[in-house]
Amino acid sequence: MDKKPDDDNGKSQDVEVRKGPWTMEEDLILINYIANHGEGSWNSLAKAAGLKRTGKSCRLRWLNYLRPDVRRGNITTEEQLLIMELHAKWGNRWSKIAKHLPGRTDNEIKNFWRTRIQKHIKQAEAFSGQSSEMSDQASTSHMSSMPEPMETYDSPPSFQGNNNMEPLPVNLSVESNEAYWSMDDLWSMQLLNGD
DNA sequence: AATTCCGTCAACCGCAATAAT
DNA sequence: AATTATTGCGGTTGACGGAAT
Repeated sequence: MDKKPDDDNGKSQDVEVRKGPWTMEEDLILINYIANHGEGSWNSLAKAAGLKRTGKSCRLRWLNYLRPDVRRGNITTEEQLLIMELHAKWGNRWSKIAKHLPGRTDNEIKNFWRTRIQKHIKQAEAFSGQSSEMSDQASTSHMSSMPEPMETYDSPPSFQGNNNMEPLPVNLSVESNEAYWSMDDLWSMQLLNGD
């Protein structure tokens, strides 16, 4: 435990490790290498491919971006609903949640949650008065399977300024019938049964 | 028109879990 | 069985672009 695996900054030989955004060249190298040799064994892969990156970085780049089945683009309303449901169920188990959204990565879902959803939850909290101690919850709060009703939000967040969400209303095939939900409906429905 | 503010996303970091030796 | 290496996860940061001032 006193040896950090990918910490060869400076010490081991002279393998300068690149960090930061990936270039197109690097992407191509990685794609090409994996096409020929498959993925896995990331540390040796990085070396063998001639990339001056850590295995970790390669893995992340591949999984989150280069993999052919990664699906980019807007998260659909259906996906959004699913994310909210699953997050309510499991909390910040991003990779677990991602397994239920084909083509979406944990990173993407996490980002989506933090930038789009959590914000609204906070708004809703603030909105419903309660100046209690809500610091940064909604994340690491519930882990155990305790029936923890993460607070009862009683008013849906006002949702006006929300650009770059899908045009609404949207035709959703949620449970069964009940096909049409507005965004407000979705939010409040989710916020209300916060477990 | 220039500058600041804000939201989004890709990528990094540290830690934990798991696998290999 | 113990130690070390690798992989996976979740939180956080920093760059960038567009909106607001």
